[in-house]
Amino acid sequence: MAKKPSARAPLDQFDRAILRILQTDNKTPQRSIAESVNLSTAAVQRRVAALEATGVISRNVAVVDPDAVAMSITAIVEVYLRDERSATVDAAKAAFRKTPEVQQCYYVTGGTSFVLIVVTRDMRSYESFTRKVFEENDSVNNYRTLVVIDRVKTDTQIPIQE
Amino acid sequence: MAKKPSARAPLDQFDRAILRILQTDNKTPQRSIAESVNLSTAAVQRRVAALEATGVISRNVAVVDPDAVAMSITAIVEVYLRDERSATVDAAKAAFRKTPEVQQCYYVTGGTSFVLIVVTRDMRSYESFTRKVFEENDSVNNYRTLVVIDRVKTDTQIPIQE
DNA sequence: AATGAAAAACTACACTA
DNA sequence: TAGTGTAGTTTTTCATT
Repeated sequence: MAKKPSARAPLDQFDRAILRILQTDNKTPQRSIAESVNLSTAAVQRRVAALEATGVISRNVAVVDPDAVAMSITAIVEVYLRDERSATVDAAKAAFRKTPEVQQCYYVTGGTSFVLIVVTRDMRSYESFTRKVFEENDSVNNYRTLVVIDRVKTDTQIPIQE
Repeated sequence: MAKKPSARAPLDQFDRAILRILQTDNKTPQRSIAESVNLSTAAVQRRVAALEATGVISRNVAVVDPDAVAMSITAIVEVYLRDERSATVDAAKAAFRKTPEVQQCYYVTGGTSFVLIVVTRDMRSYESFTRKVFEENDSVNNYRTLVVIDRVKTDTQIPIQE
């Protein structure tokens, strides 16, 4: 839907207020957003469209409960690459990006190369995932798994200031 | 708003197909969902309502690009508690849950107690965050910060099988 | 599964800071 | 000129049969 790198329209108070609402529930009718922020529905409509067009809102999604679809293992994995040459790193990024079990992937400082959040059906499929993605991958030197006991907070919400 | 009365209606192929679509774009009209999965719009409508009512779809949200709202630091933090007594752990969970900079929080196995994903405006505000949340908190024994260089993948998408 | 009513999203245009 | 509000049009959602 929305994919536009940068059209820097600086966000004002109205935009921020709208974002705060949509981040919580993007099905909120424009009419009630308009009430909350004291604008007309048309103004809200235009602002939302602009926020989507410029990529401030990157996607509109339904959040699915992993348990409900029988994906009961969530793991956080620190991955250490064999080296940090850009070709090696880029190849790893591309691989992680297209692996469906990898829900999130961050490239980080501090010795660890990557932190992944991995979701699988059960422990057996987690094991076969590690074999496929780490052990059969030469550029992965080592990895450390932290199994999630409790998903305490998973809101992908950004604190929007002022 | 989504509840979670855990009414286990086992998901069939249609439900899964619908979820895959809504996880990508929850603004997709029911009419085009109906086309994709070969159901009537009414059937799609009923199924979506049921998925929301039973908490399989927990929320409907807009995803905001952190850079666009000038939140440029993302950090992954491993937190080690002083002890693992349930009172200590529960207090920490509650604290992290209500701290806005803590975007995600996982309670994990393997020595580390928690893994947090923290979003702040800049390094200075990250430092003041650590002071406030970790250093002035007796039950936090130690913590290790991994600063995110590249948010390679942040889809909060669950792989839905079959 | 199809129809129709209600609601929401979107568009056009005149107005204002 | 950029942005708003009013009002009218289209699309989507939802209830009824």
